[in-house]
Amino acid sequence: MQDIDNVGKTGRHTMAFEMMGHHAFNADEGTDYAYEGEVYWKEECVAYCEGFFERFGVDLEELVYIEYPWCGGGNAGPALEVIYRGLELATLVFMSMERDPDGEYELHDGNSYSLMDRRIVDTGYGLERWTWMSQGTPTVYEAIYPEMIDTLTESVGIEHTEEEAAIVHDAARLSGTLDIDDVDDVEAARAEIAGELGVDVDRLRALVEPLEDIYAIADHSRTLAYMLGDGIVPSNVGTGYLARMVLRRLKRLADGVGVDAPLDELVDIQAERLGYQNRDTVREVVRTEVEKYRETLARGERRVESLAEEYAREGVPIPAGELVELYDSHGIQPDTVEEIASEHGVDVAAPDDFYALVADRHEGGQAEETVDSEDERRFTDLPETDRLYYEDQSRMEFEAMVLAVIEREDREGADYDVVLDQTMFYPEGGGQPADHGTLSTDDLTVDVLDVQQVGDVVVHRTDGDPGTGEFVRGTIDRERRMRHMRHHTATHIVGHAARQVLGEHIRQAGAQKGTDSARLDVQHYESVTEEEVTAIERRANNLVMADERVTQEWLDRNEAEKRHGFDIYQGGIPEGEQVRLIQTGPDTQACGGTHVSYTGEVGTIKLLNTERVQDGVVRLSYAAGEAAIEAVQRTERRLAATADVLDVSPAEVPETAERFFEEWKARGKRIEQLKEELAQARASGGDDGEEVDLDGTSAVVQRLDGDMEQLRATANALVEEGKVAVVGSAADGAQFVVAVPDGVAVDAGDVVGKLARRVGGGGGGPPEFAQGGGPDGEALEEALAEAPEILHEGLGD
RNA sequence: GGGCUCGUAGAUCAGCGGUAGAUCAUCCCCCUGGCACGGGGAAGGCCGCGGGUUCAAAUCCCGCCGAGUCCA
Repeated sequence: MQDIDNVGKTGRHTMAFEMMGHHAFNADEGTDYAYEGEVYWKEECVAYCEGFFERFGVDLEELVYIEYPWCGGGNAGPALEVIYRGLELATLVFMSMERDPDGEYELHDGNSYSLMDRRIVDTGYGLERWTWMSQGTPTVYEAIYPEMIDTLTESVGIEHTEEEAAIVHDAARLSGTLDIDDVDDVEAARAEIAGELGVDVDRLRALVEPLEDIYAIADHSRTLAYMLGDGIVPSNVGTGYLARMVLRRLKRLADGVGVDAPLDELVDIQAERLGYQNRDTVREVVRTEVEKYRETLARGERRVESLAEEYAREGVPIPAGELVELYDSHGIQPDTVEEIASEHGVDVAAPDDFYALVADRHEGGQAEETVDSEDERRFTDLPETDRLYYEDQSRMEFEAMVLAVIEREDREGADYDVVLDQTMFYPEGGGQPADHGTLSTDDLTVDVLDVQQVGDVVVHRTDGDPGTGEFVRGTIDRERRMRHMRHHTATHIVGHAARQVLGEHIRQAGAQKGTDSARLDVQHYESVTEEEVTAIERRANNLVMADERVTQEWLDRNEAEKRHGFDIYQGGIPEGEQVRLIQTGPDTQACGGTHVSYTGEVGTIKLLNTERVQDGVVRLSYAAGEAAIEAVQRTERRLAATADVLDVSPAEVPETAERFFEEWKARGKRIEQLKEELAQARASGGDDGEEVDLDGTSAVVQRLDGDMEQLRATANALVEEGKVAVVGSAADGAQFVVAVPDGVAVDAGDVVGKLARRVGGGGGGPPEFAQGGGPDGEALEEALAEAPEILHEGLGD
């Protein structure tokens, strides 16, 4: 991905590539590996490699080998880069060492390694480059998707004379050997090529640049086809984010050179070429994303425009800080800002280290992870616990021997870790909570409060010590376990139903099965509609009613993948050579959880809620079996309670609620009006208000016990009459409003402040209108009595 | 997984502790033979939801919900 800027320019960089390779496993004699002896090693490998090249008609004299020490993934060894005419065509890695803290060889990655008794040859070839080399086209792009390039050049309307075509061809050939790291290098390289061809640099640029963009467009399209075809959903996190970035870059490039075909068509050309079956979904995803991008841009444009106008008024350039903010929070590229700003005649202070400034905003906040390996060590000496819950998932009782009991002081309630030789208790894992239950000897019974898996050992956390060496009878809390099993099987069913309704791209992004409900996060590119929820619920329950068998089967990993594909790993990729496959009717998944035997046992599935947990991920919450019944009953009770309050039947609740809400709003408005009228009546009637003369202006000090709104209205009405208003209320503590007409030299904020202090509060506001108050309602009269004096003081200043 | 931004009238947004606003759209009136424009007016707001701070919260703080964006 770091070469993304090179795509299209050098003629050889592609964003996605297909890696070919072959391996040989050599094992020293006397080891007990399946393979023993040497298959082939360095010399033979190079010989095979050259034979391979020869078949392509390569002049072996032009092959260059560069040997270097390689390390990665915990292994190391010598490696050869095979280069033909400046192009790296293959890498041959010879792994002979493994990471070992006590190893005698220290390599350049800072780790120590020691020799292994296996030696592995691992070769790799980029398919695209071989295709290119064998085709002899000017660039790799014309070799791997020629019709796409043709479509694009035609769409953009590029036509070359023979002479021009020759220049482009030669330039492409030369640039293929370049490794360009930044923009300066591109220009330097271009000058070099122009010199070599005897062509003016500007002319070369004019000829080549549109083509470079076309190559990039074709390649970005292909990358997107790979990503979306493989089921990646654009999002603001993870690989989904990469997909979004590629798409937006593609959109900018396509608009830049004026490709008239819509993006989903470009991606579809590549998706078809790559043989994807889910092309309709891919197109839909692209269209949705393009629309989102368009909205983001429109939003950004408005934002930049108002910003540009603001800085235009001040006559200063837009500062770098604003640029960083625009990019980081709103996704607006600096060049977009410059473009819009220049239309408003504003400069932009674009810093050279722009992306460094962005990075600065992201530093820190790195969450550190504390690994508690102490637990692990405590149990490593114990033998693997035999897991009975896989043998018969419906059995809830078993007998076992206590192998070890470790007292814990750091946990409240669960004071002992008990390890048995075998157990029926399911430890927390795969999104399924731990079983609860009891362990009993003849003398005592202890509660199992939690069960965890530590390495190969199942640890039961209990509130008592059953005694090491004792035989115990274990009893699982049946109700709890059954709920988990129903929810677990329901999860497979809902996932399958969601796939049928929403599309083949649906992948599990996480799941949690609880006692009262369960949830499944799936990757999806838009919110799930109500209709889709209904459809998923119906399909899920159809599968429940079909009462299909739920079977488990242990299969060799390779065999399982061959038979069912990689989609079995919805819940993550398990360890070990054997995988446990759970077949739920038409759905097959690798899963370590406990399940019911027939889908009918799930009882019923009720979808409770859907939410967008993040962009590109939708969370489905649901309940199964008795939990589903309980959930429905809860909802019904709420509806019944609501209907009861409204005094109507449940069926009438929606329209009644709407009517009430409308009426409530209308009444609020009417009250507002009446208050206004009341205030005016009071002000003009002058009831119980004390009128004070203030150097020719009259001021009214009045008490009326109402809310703030009434005070304001009354004060405003008095000001209309040209009077200074001081209005007080003791309805809720003590509150004041002071309003002053234009041209009267009284500071309302000041007056309110002084009044409010007398009731133990504060207040303030602009000079012509202020409000305030305090908790001491008793002191209101006293404060109002002092108002005339305060007003005079104010005038005196 | 982490950071940042935004939720205010039907739409786009301003206000960022002290009386909820602008523009467009809507409706009415005026201008004109009619339309575009122009002029005048009206209607339209749980200021996303819930807590907290404060005399006072659209505004500050916390939580939730929703939208967006950048980085790994």
